[in-house]
Amino acid sequence: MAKTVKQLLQEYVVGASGISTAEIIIPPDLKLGDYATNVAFILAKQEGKKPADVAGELKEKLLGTDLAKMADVEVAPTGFINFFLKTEFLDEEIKKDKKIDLGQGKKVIVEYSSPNIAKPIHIGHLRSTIIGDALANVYEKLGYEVVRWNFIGDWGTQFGKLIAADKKWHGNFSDTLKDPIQEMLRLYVKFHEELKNNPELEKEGQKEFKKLETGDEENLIIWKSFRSASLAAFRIIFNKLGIDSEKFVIKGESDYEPRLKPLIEELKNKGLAIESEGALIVELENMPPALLRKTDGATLYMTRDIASLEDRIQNYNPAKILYVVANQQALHFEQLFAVAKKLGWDSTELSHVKFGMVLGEDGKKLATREGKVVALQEVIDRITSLALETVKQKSADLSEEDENKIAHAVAISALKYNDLKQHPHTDIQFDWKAMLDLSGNSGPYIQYTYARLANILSKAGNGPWETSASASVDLEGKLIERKLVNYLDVLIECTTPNALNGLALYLYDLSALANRFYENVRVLDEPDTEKKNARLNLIKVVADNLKDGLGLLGIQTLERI
RNA sequence: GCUCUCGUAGCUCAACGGAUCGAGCAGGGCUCUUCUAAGGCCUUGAUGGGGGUUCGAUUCCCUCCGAGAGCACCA
Repeated sequence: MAKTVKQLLQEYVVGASGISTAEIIIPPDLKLGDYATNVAFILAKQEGKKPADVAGELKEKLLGTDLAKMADVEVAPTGFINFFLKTEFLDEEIKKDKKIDLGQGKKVIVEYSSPNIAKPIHIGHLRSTIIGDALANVYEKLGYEVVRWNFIGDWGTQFGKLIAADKKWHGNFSDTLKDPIQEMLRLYVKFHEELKNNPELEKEGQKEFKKLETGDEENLIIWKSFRSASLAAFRIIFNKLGIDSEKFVIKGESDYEPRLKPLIEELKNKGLAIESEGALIVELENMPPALLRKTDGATLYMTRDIASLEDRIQNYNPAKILYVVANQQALHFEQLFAVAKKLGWDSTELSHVKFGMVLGEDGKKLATREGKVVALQEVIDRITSLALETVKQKSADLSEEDENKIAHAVAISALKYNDLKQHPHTDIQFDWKAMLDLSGNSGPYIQYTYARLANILSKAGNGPWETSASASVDLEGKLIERKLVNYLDVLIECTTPNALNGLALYLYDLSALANRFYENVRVLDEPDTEKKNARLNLIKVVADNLKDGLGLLGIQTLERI
C-alpha cells in the first residue's frame, strides 16, 4: 500500500535526526505549512543547544534527501521545521483512494443504542445510537469488519414491574400493544408514581419477574408480545434516524438466561464467585464487588453482561469490543472488564465509550422532567416540524414532497451534528434554539455547502474535466487542497479516543474553506478553460469528501437545499 | 466520606505537552444587477485560585474552590 505523506515525512525526519520517536504534526495555521515536526526540541535538549539552531542544522540534512522533491522546508524561529508540500504532490495525495486498510479485516464489535423495553426509551439512547453508529461507520471505513451489536434490555426486575403495572391498570395487555412505546412509558411513569404511596408494588414487580423467570405461561406471553411490539417500534425510530436496523445483530438479555447457571457454576469452580451476605459476588481490587446473584436468587445485569461477553468472544473472536454506553455506567464496565481479566479473557481489547447526559436548556437533566420522560419520538417530530418552517421560509419554490424530504434530512442532520461535534465525554446541552439555528457550525451548514457545490457541478455536466498537469488552482484552492490531505489522519484519530468531534470539525473547516472559495472565485464564468476545469475538479473532490464524511456521521447529503 | 468526569469569551463548545488558546451563537459594522445571503467580510471578548515538573502547560503532578455522575442486591 502506498504510504501517506505523513508517514513519508516521518521516515525522512527519523532518518535525519536519528530520533525514532520523531513526530509529524499538523501546524495550527495553514500559513505555517502543511506539516511540521518538533523533533528539534528533543535534539536541542540532548545536545544542550538552542532549538532554532538545531532545527537549522536538521533542515540542511533533510534537504540532502529526496524530501526536497516533495516539499519546501522552512525553519521557524520557534524551532519548528515546517514542510510545504509541492502542488503536484498534494494533487497526487488527494486523488489517492482514501480507503485504507488500517483494520486489516480485524473484527470490532460496537455495542450501541441498546434500548430497554421495560424502561422508557429516552433521549439518552439517542446519544448512544448516534455516536455508536458513526463510530461503527468510521471503523468500517478504515478496514475493520464491524459487528453492530444492539443489546436489548428485555429481562430483569424492571420487566416484572411492567407486567405488574399492565395487569393492574390495563387488565388486558393488548391495550398496551396499540401504541407500545407510549403505553409502556405511561405504565412506567405511573408505576413509579404509585410506588411512593404504596411500597408493596416493588414486591409485586419482583414476584412477576420471578414468575417470568420460572416459565409462567401468562407472563411469558405478555413478555413476548411486549418485546416484539417494542422491537417493531424501535425499527421505526431507527428508520427515521436514518439508521439501517437490518445491520444490527440484535441480542436480548433474555437470550443469555439459559447460559447463566452454568456460567455461575464455572465462576464458582474457579473460585472467583463467592457467597457474601446471602448474595453471590466476585471480589475485585480497588472497587466494589460485582454482583452475580441477589439474595432472592435472581440474576443481575452484570451476570447477563458477562454471559454476553463470553458469547461475543467465543463466537466472534473480535480484536476489540466497544461499549457505547452512558457515563453513569462507568463502574459497571470497570467491574465487567475486571471480571473478564480474572477469567483470562484477554485476547479482546475492551473499551467503554462513555458519553455524558443530555441536559435541558436550563442545564438540568432532561431525561426526567417532573417525573415525566422526554420521549425520543417527540424530539424527532418536533425538530422536524421546526426544520420544515425554516425550509419553507428559505426555499420558496419547492414542491411539498421536496420540502418534507429536505426538512427531514436537515432536522436529522442538525440533531446528529449537534451531538457529534462535541467531545462525547461531557454532558450535552439540548438547546432547541441553538440546534435549529442552521447557520454557523452546524450540520445544515455543511449540507448547504454540499448543495452549492453539487449545483455548480451539475451545471458543468458532472465531469471529469480535462486539465494539464501544470494547471494550478488559486490561493483559495490551495488552502482547500492542504485541508483535504488531512482527511485520512482525521479518521484514524477518531479511533484512538473513540470520539468523532475531530471529523465533525474537519468537515466544518472544509465547508468554510469551500464557501470562501466560491465566494471569491467564479467557476462557471471563468473564460480560461484550463483554470475552469482545474476549479471544477477541485470542487468535485471537495463535494465527494463532504459526502463521504457526512455519510460516516450518518448525515445525508442533498443536491438541493 | 470514597471513586470518576469536568471547570476556557456573556452563552454552547475546540485545542496528541507545542507556535499568536481556536470556532459558533449573542452584540457592533459592512455585503445580494454575478454559480442558493442557510453565504461572505470586519469587529468586541476567555484558560476558577495557588504551587510544582518542563525549553514550552488549557493539557501532566499536588492543593484549594466550584459543578455533575457513581459507590453490592436497578440497568
